[in-house]
Amino acid sequence: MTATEPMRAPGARADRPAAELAVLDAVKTCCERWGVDKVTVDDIAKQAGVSRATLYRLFPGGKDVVFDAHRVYELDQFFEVLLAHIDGAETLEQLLVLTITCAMRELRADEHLAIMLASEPGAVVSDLTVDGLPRIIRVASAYLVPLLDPYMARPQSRALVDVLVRLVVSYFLAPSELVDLTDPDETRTFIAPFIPTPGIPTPDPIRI
Amino acid sequence: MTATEPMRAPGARADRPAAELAVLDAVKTCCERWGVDKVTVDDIAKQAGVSRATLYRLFPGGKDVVFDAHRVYELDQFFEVLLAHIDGAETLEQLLVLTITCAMRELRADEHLAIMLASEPGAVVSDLTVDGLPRIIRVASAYLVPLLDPYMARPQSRALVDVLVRLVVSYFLAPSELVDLTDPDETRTFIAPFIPTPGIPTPDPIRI
DNA sequence: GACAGTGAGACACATTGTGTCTTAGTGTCT
DNA sequence: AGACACTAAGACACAATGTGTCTCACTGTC
Repeated sequence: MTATEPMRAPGARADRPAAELAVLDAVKTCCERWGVDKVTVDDIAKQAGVSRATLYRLFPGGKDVVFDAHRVYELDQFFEVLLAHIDGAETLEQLLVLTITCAMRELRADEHLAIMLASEPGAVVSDLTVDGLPRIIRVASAYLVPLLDPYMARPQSRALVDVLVRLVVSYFLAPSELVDLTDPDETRTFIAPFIPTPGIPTPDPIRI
Repeated sequence: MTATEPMRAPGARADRPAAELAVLDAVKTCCERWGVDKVTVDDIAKQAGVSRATLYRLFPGGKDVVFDAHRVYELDQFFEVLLAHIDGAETLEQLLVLTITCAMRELRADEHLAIMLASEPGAVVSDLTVDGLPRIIRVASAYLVPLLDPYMARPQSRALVDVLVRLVVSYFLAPSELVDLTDPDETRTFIAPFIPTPGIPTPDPIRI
């Protein structure tokens, strides 16, 4: 599957068989109820109201594939909500602040991720760092980079999104007392160094 | 530390090895986190900070024995709280109303039981009806019957406690719109038929 | 009737959980 | 010091559960 259009924009629930959506939603429900480690394929199938055979037909490869698909699905939904919330933005700064604060709030509000993080170290934390982070960055870029087109060239916007996504994930996983990326004002201050100033030639935003 | 009074009714946490208490509490924690069906002996041992070997030494017989012990333990704690709350009762009616409303509220407030009921039919519901109910009645009688001594003879009090316990459990498992045994006034009205009136010879309270 | 999609369940295999052991390591008491 | 009770760790055989792949019978649609 995975329609090989590298840049098929939004629409997580669009044109997808109902059974597939049921399974994907069932994954979330089951994980919330039992925690990731305890969920079985049977649990998911039962919760989705689908036979195990059907589940394996929809997601050939089994558990791993289902969980992977689920993560992608969650990411898509996440960005759908995000895009809806940053509609009125008119400046680069405004766009970034809205994006970051909204993303941060969405993450904090999502019990799913919180529970996943709570269940067992090794399971999800590693998914969000070793395996998951590259995917998050990829998906986030696909969604967000085009939004920056009015403000800068592609190479710059790619680099900017890359840094900011990493920072948001980091501040979500390990909140700091120094910055609260839920707060628009703090966020504005925080991202100032990353915003290219008209006069000055754009500095490299990545600096460690 | 080991004051061995053999037949002391109440006191769930009294004179019991710390490791045993840790295990019993761990059962609750694990069940709340994963649901009864998903909990393993390893989970409990790990949560209790105890090796599996020790757990089997403390509770020979394994999982079933641990869960059984846990239920007794929970019941004991339950009645400890109950007794503390009905201290000032001076009439039979007052005593019964306080007992029932407090028990009902305790049950409703206990997430543990709620989660157990929620997890899978067959696991806990049957424990509360087929296996569990007789035990609950037995324990409840041991605690409550003596409190009725000032008001009636043992055969009567046994019968009264038996009916009322069954009713409380029933109204907890299947709440009715007609009676709310959380409310003192409704409860007073509800139990009126069961309270022996001085003039009239006590009618048999059990009538189906 | 051919057809695609489905649920039920049999199946071999892998993984995990269970209950019993043995071992070696604690600290305590005398 | 040595006897003692207690424990964590883990090996072990076995049971139970979960996984992934099948087949088969059933449904509705064209």
